[in-house]
Amino acid sequence: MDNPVDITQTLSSLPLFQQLHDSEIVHFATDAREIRLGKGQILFQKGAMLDGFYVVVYGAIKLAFSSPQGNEKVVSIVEAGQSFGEAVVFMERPSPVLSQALEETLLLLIAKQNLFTAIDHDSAFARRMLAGLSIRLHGLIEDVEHYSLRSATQRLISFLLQLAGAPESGLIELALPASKQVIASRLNLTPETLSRVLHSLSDSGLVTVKGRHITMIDVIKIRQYADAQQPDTEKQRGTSGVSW
Amino acid sequence: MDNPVDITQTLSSLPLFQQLHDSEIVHFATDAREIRLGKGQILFQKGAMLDGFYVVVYGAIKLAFSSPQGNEKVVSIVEAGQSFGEAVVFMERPSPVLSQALEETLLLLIAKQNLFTAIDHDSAFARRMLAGLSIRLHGLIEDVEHYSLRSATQRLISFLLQLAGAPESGLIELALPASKQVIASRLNLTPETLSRVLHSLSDSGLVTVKGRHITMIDVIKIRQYADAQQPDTEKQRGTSGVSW
DNA sequence: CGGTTTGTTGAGCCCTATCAAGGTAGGTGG
DNA sequence: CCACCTACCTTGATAGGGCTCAACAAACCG
Repeated sequence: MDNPVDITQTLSSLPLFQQLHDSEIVHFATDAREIRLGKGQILFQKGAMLDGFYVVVYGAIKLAFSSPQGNEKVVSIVEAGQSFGEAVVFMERPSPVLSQALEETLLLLIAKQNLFTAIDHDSAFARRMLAGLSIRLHGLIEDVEHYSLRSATQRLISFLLQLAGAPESGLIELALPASKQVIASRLNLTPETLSRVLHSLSDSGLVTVKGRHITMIDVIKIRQYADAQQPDTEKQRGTSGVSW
Repeated sequence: MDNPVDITQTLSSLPLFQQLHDSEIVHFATDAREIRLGKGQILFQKGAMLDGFYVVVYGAIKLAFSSPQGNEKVVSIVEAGQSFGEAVVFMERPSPVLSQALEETLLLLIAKQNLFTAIDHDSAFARRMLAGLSIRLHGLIEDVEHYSLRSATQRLISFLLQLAGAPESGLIELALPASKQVIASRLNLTPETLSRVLHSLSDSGLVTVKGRHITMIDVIKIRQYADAQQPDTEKQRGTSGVSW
């Protein structure tokens, strides 16, 4: 359906595969299975066992908790060139999140078997894998930090800056990678609150909002604004849950 | 100072080293460096590079963010038999958290070099390492889940149940692994709120509190109580930060 | 036993969720 | 091309959970 060249290129752009030899990448590429999902289609449910991990070629996937009452909290939005599911594969336990396509999406499934083989006879690959997971872990920790320290406005600004690649200054335009509902969920906000925050930023002349298109008019001022929020009020909060 | 037998035993009880041969463990054990910390002593600051990871033999270590204003949020309390710092070692980046002893603590430092060597000629070890990190990652994800879904009371109850090893029923006694301030921080609460929640649980006859000693009088009822809180109000929240 | 840290209790407030309508945009069929 | 439908998004009013501030009590330590 697609030409294999695209697959190889996609894979070689993954941080994980960064330093593999072409031949190794080709090996992964030829064994990868393509998976096409329509908007809203579910890839796997919470509780599923995975026999590989996924790479997004184009489109976007959301990972979310689903609670019994049907509520959902989006944990992550995975975009083109990113991967997900590695941790579930290594744990050999059911996935704690469900995975659903936010739009027309093409995925590659890298079989567990290939992964293990690669680890077995390329310890540098194993190390890279370890480094990759570690980086995610730290990303999550940052997440937790943002959570506990920041107000809605600060979370939104962090998110936007991150989307834009953490620019130091200037005028930045960007498009939200998903509907505002989904973004709100990812920021742990209600859609109503997101809407209001966006408006207040807009009223303050810091951003322009046009549907999913957002212009940050002056990154420096926006950073200042975020810093000014909730100056040093917090005292002693932290995180809950399991030790890492 | 200590006898090496203790070290070997401590190491072999680590999930990470579970399936290593004795000879391999001994190898780690003889190379491990002992580190003793007094209460309140700082092991490393946020931003430090680590040249190994740490295993707690006895005592307790807290990992926390430190913000410019001097606020701290406890991310994790690492107790005897647990390890920390692996992810930082693999990332080869500065630690995002500081590490401080909560009490008299003995640590083992497992040198990065040994770790890498083990990975290089034992791919099963590499896999276990990967699985270990994956499990932590999922622990953190659960954390995030608890955060976004749960009220103060629910977070506390989850925490207590987890401390007790997630018993299904019965009467459970336990001791808090740290001061209430630290616990509050870990649960992302103010000390005031923790105190109040503890009291309300006590008033409801669900627990007994005596300093750091807590008795859960009926685990089943406590679970019910937690479930009854905030039945299905939430709609669409999620997490912020980096993709994982 | 005084000093210091840790924990408790009370009053008040703010942020953000909730509930409830309305508005807007994009797609579909007539 | 318009009318409708269904998401998606916005706006307003209200309320509540947990934080803040402040003072006091208790426990720990030297």
